[in-house]
Amino acid sequence: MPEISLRLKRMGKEFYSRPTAIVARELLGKYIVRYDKINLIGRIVEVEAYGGSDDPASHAARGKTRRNEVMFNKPGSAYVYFIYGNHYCLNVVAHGGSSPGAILIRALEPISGIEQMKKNRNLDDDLHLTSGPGRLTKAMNIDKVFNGVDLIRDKTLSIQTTDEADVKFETSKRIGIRKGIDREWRFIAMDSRFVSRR
DNA sequence: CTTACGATCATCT
DNA sequence: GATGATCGTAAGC
Repeated sequence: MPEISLRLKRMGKEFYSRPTAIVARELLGKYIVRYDKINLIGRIVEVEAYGGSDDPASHAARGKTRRNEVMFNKPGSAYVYFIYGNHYCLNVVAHGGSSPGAILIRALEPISGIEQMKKNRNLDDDLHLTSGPGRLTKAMNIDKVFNGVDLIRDKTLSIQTTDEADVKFETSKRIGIRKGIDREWRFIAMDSRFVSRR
């Protein structure tokens, strides 16, 4: 099986310590690296930004609770929550100041460890392997244990870059929410076949 | 191709 | 007690 070799290096705290929407757009084209016996790697092709008290769609809209507290903590932390009785969603905490913020990772292009990801999903289909927030966490074996993990230092979960040029992107309204539906805070890599639908 | 719905539970009201 | 940053399946067109 061919595996692409990449020169990867981790994003540091400066990357995450900026306004949430800026970090969201720059996450496109970066790589999620999940070490679980072997490296499972996916290239980020779709994200959504969620803000603080000014963003009614955000879990943080009504202040800090036990569930959303990591959104208020260090930029560069993972925020993982369980939804619809079935799925985990992976977010990256990123904000410039005291206001909370997080970025939902909605879709990846599978890059490495694809056979293991297929086993994790019990699915033999590259296109739909990691094309959705619940799908990619299952493919990468990410669950609530990762809530609060420091992506800048953790051995088993990180975000890395190859210093390639910025990815061309388009924006749209966010998916699957009922409030705050006006703002265009979904960022999609142009021409990617691996984005989620709707 | 599209739409509809049930699963299933942590969190919040 | 209701809801939800979803998904897979089934049924309809």
